[in-house]
Amino acid sequence: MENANNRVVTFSKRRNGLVKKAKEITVLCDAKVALIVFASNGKMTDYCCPSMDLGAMLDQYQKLSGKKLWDAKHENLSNEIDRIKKENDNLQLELRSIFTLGHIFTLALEGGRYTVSQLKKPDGRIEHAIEQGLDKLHQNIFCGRKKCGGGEEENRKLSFQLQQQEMAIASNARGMMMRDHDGQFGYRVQPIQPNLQEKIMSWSSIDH
Amino acid sequence: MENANNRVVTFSKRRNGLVKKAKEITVLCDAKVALIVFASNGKMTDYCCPSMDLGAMLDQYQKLSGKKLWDAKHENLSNEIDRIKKENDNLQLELRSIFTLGHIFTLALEGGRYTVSQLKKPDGRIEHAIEQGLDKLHQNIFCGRKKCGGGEEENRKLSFQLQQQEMAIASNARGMMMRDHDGQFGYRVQPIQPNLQEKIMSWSSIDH
DNA sequence: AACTATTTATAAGA
DNA sequence: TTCTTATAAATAGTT
Repeated sequence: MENANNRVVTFSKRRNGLVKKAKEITVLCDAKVALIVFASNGKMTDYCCPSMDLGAMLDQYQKLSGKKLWDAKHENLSNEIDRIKKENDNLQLELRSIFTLGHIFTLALEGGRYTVSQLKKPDGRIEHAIEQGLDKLHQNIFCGRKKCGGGEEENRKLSFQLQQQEMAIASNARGMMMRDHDGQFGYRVQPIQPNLQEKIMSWSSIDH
Repeated sequence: MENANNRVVTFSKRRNGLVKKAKEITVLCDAKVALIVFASNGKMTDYCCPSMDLGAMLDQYQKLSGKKLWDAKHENLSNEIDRIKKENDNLQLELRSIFTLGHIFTLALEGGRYTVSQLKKPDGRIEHAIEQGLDKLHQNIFCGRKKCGGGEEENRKLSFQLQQQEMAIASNARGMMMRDHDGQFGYRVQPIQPNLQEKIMSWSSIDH
C-alpha cells in the first residue's frame, strides 16, 4: 500500500471481496458467518448470514469458545439480583415475625387489660401507658439509657410527635404490609390487621 | 457443490481463505475485523484483529449500528434490580416503623403496667395477658373472627406453640434487625433491642 | 495433502 | 466511485 488514497481504495475493494466471500461460503457450504469490519476511519461494515442473527451467533460463540462477552456483566447483575432478593426475603421474614410480635404485644395489652372500647375512650389509662412507653423509648434512643437530663415536658412533646409519626407510617405502610407469602407457620397475620388500624385511628384521635 | 464430501473440503478451503483475507485486510489497510464462522457440522472458527478484542468490537458495533446485542438483556436486569431495591427500601421502611411500633406497645405494656423485674417473674399476670392475646390472635387467624368452636384447651396449646415460634423467630431475626439506615426521624431503634431480647428470654422461660 | 486448470480477486491506472 | 486490465491469488475437481 503505497499512499493513503490507494490504501483506502484497496480497503474498499478488499472489504467488498471479504463480504462477497463470506456470502459465498454461507450459500455454497451451508455455513453461518458473522463479519464485522471497521475501516481505519471508523466506518463499519457488517455481514451476518440470514439464517441466524448476530445475537444468536454470539451466544453460540460464547458456548463453543467458553469466552465471555456479556455473560460476565450478566453474571454480576444476576448475582446482585440474587443478593438483593435474599436480603428481601430476610426482610420479609423479619417483617412478618416482628409484625406478628407487635400484634402479640398489642393483643396482650388489649386482651389482658383493655377492651377495644376502652382503647377508643381516652380515659387516660391506656394513654398514660403509651405515653410512658414513648417516654422510655425516647429516653433509650436519645439519651442512651443513661440518666436523661432533658426536661420532662419536652420529652413528652417529642414523644407525642414520635407517636404521631409512627402512627402515620403504620397507616401508610398498612397497604403494603401483607405480602403474598405463605407463612412458615401456616397462617397469615392479615386478619388481625384491621384491628390494629382501628386502634391506631383511635389513638391518633386521642391527641386532638 | 456436488457431493457432501467435496462441500466439506471446499468449506475448509474457503474458510481458510476468508480468514486469510480478513487478516490481510487487517494488516494491509489498518482495519479492524471480527469474523465468526460456523460450519454446517457446528464447528466454529473465529478471527479477531489483534488490536481490539471481540467484546470491544461488539460494543462499537452496537454504538454504530444502534442494534442491541446484550444491552437489552442488561437493561431488563437493571430494571429488575431497581424494582427489587425499591421493594427492599419499602420493606426496610415498614420494618423500621412496625418494629418501632411493636416496641411502643411493648414499652407501653411495660411502662404502663409492668416492670422488667415483674416480666421476669412468672407471677401469672403478664403471662395471662399474653396468653389471652395469643388466644385472640389465634382465633382471629384460624377462625376468621367468627365464633370459634374449637376447645379452649387446644387453643391455649396452639397459642403457646405460636408464642414459642414467634420468640424463636424474633431471636433469630435480632441479628439482622439493625440496618445501616439513617432513621427518617433521626434515631435508631437499636438501643432498645437488648431490652426486648431480655423480655423474650424471660417469657420463653415461662413455659418450662 | 498436493496438483492443476480455471476462476476470481485485486492493484494500479484511467 | 467505477472501469479496465495485467497479474496474483483462490479454489473445484482430481490424484
